[in-house]
Amino acid sequence: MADGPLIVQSDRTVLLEVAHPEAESARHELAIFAELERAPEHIHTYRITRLGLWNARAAGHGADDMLGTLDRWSRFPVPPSVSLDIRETVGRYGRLVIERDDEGTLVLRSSDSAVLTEVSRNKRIQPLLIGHPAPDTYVVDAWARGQIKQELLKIGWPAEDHAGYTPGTPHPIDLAENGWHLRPYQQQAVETFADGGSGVVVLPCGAGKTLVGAGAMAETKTTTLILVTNTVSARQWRDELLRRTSLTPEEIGEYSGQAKEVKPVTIATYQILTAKRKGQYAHLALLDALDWGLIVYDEVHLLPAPVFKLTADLQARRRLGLTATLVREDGREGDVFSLIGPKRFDAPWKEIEAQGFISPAACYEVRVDLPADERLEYAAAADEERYRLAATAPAKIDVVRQLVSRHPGERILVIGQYLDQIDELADALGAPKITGATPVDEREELYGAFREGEISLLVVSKVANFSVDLPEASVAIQVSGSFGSRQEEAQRLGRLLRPKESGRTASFYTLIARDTVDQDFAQNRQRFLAEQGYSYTILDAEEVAAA
DNA sequence: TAGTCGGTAA
DNA sequence: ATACCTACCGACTA
Repeated sequence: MADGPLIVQSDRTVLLEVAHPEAESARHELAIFAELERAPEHIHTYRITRLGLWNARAAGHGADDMLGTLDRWSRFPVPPSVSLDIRETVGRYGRLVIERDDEGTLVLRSSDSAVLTEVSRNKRIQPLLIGHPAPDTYVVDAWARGQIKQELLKIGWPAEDHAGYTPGTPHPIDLAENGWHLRPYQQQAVETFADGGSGVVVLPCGAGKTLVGAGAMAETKTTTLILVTNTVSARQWRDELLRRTSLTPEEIGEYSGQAKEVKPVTIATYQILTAKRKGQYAHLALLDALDWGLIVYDEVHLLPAPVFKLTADLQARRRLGLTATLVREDGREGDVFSLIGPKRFDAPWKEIEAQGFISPAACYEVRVDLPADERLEYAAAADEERYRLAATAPAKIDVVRQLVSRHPGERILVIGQYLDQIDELADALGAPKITGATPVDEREELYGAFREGEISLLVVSKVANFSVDLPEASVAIQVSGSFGSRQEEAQRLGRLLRPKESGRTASFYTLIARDTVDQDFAQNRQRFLAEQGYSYTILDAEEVAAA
């Protein structure tokens, strides 16, 4: 396309012109294999990474599809080095296969003897290979199935795993038949997962990931271990499974700090797996307590590092990872790919929104000027003080008040990161607050009142990142956020995306002190949402005051 | 045996 | 680079 929205550069970055009429179509196709790196106003930068290409390949997209996307939307000819690179990288996936020979022994095979020789000589892989019975075959140590996949990925030769799964103990599980059905995209996610046997399903917050889990369980019909981030989430899983499947309370157990039940379907926290006593993992037995046929990893982007290690030993069990984003701030995306599996399904937020399953949202970045004295204090402050100063600027309080008055009759959350700031905000707005220090029963009471509409304004700390579901909220005002976590931003927006009865658009404001580090961090946080097709409208605090 | 509290890890 | 929240465990009380 002579005047297309994309510019493909030889350093594997792709520039997208946001205002171009075809930008959204191009973004949609590009996002299949490229990761958004920067998203300022006019030009968004994507990067073509190996992992992105392999995930796309595993999901069934070929090099021709991806090159077709670039050719179709690119303003200038795609640099030949990039085309070649994409072709080569995509071609690397699946050249090596892990499977079982006729006797059921775990083997690494390839028809490409050069590649096989190369990897077999690698000093981290060699110890995992314990035999070489045929020119195209190496025997892999039975315990090393996960480890060898990790090492192979690291040296750029990801193996496709066809070694199969242990069936697990059969257990009857069906979806409840009470006039309820999986949505089309959930059904599709379940089917592609079932075909692949293990891997990750990426769906936005509020799109019903739990039901994809339930669907996968109904498909495999075996004893299932579900790993979740916290106990509230464990209860939510339990309630949802009771409501949506044939499972009864007697069949579902909770294994956490509070309860140690092992039942055909067991829901455990990640933390209990990583808990140590006398230097030893104290609850490893859980992993073999039953012959699990399926392991579900909820919020797989939050999987703690030690659980990767344990998961390396669980490669014979079917694994389903659920997440709203594959992005990990610790950069262990490769381990998710190797040990849980490649991405099997993902649907952009905007698409699910278009189908009416999550509500539309408008995002605003409100830039607040610091008054002269604070500006001076900021300039003089040491680096480690600066973020806090900028993020907690008192000037933000007035802006919050104005924003609140723009949304009469709506349920509004004010979200902050510093307890002092939260105290000030609650005072200034005359609104109740919830922080980690708020006793659990008081929290329940306030959340309940918010849901019922007795309270329409609530000031919350990071507690709101976890464990609460406030579908009635249609406005969120973020006054300070942590140091650039993309997940956090996504999660906060997700709080607002549950469909409203009114069908109205949700509003997400993030307040930024102009010309400070606050602005830099915010940009990092917004990246993920921009990738999903949300754009931030930049407002000036004065415009807000005027409106 | 259940409930609460403080320390610790991540 | 932070500050904050959560979960787990062991000790204590009754």
